[in-house]
Amino acid sequence: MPEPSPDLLFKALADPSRRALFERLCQHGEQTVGALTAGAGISQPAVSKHLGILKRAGLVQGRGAGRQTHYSAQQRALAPLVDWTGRMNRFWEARFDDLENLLKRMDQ
Amino acid sequence: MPEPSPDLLFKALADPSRRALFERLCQHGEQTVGALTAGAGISQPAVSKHLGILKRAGLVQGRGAGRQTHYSAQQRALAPLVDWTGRMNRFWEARFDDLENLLKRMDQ
DNA sequence: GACATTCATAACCATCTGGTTATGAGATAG
DNA sequence: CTATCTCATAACCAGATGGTTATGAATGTC
Repeated sequence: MPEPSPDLLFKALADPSRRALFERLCQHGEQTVGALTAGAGISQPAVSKHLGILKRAGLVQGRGAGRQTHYSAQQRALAPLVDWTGRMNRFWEARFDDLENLLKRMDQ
Repeated sequence: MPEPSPDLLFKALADPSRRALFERLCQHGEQTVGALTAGAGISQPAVSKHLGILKRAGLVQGRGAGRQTHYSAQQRALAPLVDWTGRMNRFWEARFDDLENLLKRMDQ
């Protein structure tokens, strides 16, 4: 399974219902579709569709057990997001350093 | 200026064109709308609309100067995103600790 | 075997979204 | 003053998105 594109990640997390599902799985661990539907405020098919999207983004994993499917969070999948924010900050710091150097040079 | 909701943040970053604009501003600092449009592959009005959305999410700031507007990144706005990922990971670690504790207790 | 439960998929629909072109307001140049 | 340049906004459109109900496949229960 190749690392899913960051675009899928951002898109998956852009929807509040999906974030709520993911948060819940992060907090309370493995849950069946039924359990997730109970607290979601949307229909079971909607939940299934959201779980499908989270899965394609690598954020979630499904384990079939009898007639129910247990889903769990895969927080490793958040790594690209952390990398990205880190990269943005490093860009900024780099520019800040440049400014600092410039000022130092101007000081002389 | 109240901290914009995390939902606006996620939504703003969900679009590749907007991420590209933000990344560019992070890397190369302040840019005019014209300069941004040049490398964006979309029309100027599209760029303006995206900048508007980034602005409402707090990710970007516009400085009017004559007939052009200079935009710059506000990477502080990424803080809620970092917080969120951190929170998800802490949830996970907490559950991991619980499991560890359980195993320890079972050992006795 | 007959029935019930759990989930995924299909079909559908209203709304949102990301793009376009057209236009206009404000600033600068001649 | 007129013409030009830069950007924002309006109006519009095709396609994506998030929800719904209906259905069916697989599993478990009696």
